[in-house]
Amino acid sequence: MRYSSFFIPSLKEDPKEAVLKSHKLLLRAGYVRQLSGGIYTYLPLGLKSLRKLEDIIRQEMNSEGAVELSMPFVQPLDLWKESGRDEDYGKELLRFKDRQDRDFCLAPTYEEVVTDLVKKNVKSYKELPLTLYQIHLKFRDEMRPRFGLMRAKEFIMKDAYSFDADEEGLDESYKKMKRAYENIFKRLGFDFKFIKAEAGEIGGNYSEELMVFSEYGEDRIVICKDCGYAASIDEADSASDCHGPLERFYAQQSEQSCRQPKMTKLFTPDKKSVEEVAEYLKVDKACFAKTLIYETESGFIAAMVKGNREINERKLKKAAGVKNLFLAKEQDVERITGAPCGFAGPFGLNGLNLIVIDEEINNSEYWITGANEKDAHMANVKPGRDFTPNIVADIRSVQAGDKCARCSGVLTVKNAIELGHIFKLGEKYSSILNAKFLDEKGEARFFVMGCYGIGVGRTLQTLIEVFSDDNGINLPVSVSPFSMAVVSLNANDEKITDVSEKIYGDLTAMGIDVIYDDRKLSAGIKLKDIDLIGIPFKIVVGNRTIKDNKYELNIKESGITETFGDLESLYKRAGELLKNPRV
RNA sequence: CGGGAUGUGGCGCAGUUGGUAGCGCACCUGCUUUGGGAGCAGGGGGUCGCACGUUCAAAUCGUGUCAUCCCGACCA
Repeated sequence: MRYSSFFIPSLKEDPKEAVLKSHKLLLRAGYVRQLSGGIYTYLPLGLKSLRKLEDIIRQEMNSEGAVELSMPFVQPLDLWKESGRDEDYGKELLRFKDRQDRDFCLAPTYEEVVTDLVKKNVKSYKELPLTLYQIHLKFRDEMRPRFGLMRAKEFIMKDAYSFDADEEGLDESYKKMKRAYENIFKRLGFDFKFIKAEAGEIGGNYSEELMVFSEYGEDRIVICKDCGYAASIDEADSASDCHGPLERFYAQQSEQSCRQPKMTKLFTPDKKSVEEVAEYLKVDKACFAKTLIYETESGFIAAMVKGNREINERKLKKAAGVKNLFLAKEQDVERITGAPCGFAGPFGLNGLNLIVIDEEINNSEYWITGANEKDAHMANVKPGRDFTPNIVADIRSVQAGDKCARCSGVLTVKNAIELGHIFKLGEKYSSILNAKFLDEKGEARFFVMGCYGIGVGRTLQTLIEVFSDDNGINLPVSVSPFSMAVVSLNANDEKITDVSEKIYGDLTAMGIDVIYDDRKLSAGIKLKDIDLIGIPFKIVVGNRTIKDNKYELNIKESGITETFGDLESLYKRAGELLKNPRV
């Protein structure tokens, strides 16, 4: 492909709307353009890369026996009413009417359509198992699309759906898909891990998320290197500290009164945050139990964790059995505690429904808390004696350095991006939509289903996030838009042009997908552009080539330039690099 | 949907106490250049997001609205 006849609107400067490195590069390198919030055009370069990524996914899906099809992006709302997800999806489901005034929606996912399809066309257990997949658009009217393709409203997904006669069959189909995912992400060169997603979903569903580790991931993952435990920060637990520092201190005292210390008020003028009070009293933050007042749909609740910890609001929601949760407004806190913000403690609270404490708080006897009084804190506060917790649960966020609850290894916390999600659905959709087949005994049974997604656009952007540097995109050859670039440094020079044309023609004849920069621009611009758009190998033809009769092949990943005395050895090397790319 | 920020030529930005818009890059023409975002000369392009208002006069002040981005809530 000649650069001059292709379409690569590259940008010299960072676009102001992008904040993520990969988002900036997608725009700068001319891979995508935003049309509207969360809605993107794939430009020719981005599309080429996307197609190569899709092909890798296809190969691995096909080799596990999945069959590709394509379902409609526009779907009748009736089907969604039938499954009940019309309401579940709420505003994320974009609805509209056709000219007949019938209701339609843009597909946010395809369980309904695929279940309906199989229901109408698969009648016997002999046709099972069956796994269908597609790679195409989904639309979710996200509240806040962001970070380019990472969270878009319209996005490309690979989604697969397995149909089996029973649970054992489902397990087998699920295993195959998991294996396909492992192969796909290994081929892409990612550092990834499957983690169990939220357990105890309706109907005993089981699902795992495929997480790729990246500094800029939106999700946080807790990992134990020793036993391999991995879970999302909202699910992960850690071994709880059995004793607080104060308790250890008092246990060492000989006086009985010291071992059973009473609540004692401390004067803490203007010291509100745990940091401030800890510094003022010269004690460790771990001696504190902080009390936070939350507002929920069923009234106000108090939650307590150790002073050196953060509350995990998802865990708290689950523990308290509420759906909505947010920190109470200042005036509510003052009304409930009778003190300004920063001095809340767990006793004498007005109009409070519930006190939820972290299990670590319950594990120890003596805490420093707020006194519910301006400029005062309370020491030696004992759960059960000085206040009554209603619920004791794990409501703290795991922190790096915590001990693993399983093997007592040290936990680390890493950022990650969710690129895939595999799910055992069971009979959830087949039963709702009454999708049945006949088993060996001639009895009608519901299909046992699984579903398996990969965010394809998001994967492309993650590849760029991981494989790029300051000079531009550094994609592996398996997904780079072109395999090789030929750059003519002076398109006005006849000799240089002749050599460039010849190399371009020869490589193309070898079946190599080459971009040939034949533009009549200055050398610097062309070299910068080629680096930016992410071509792994480039052959530079300039004066040096003509003068010294030396052909240069540059490998982008390593920065190494190899030189060759004749074209045959250049081509041989090019062929080798593409056959066994290190990248 | 709450909080914050920004909207001025294709891109990135400046524009003072209100006086009718400018810079860099890009673009077009010509010449010279061509191994890491070239030089000289000439040129085109903006009803300053939109609407209403204040004013003799609005990019500038006020109100509203829309769009984009960030934080939060949300996310098979």
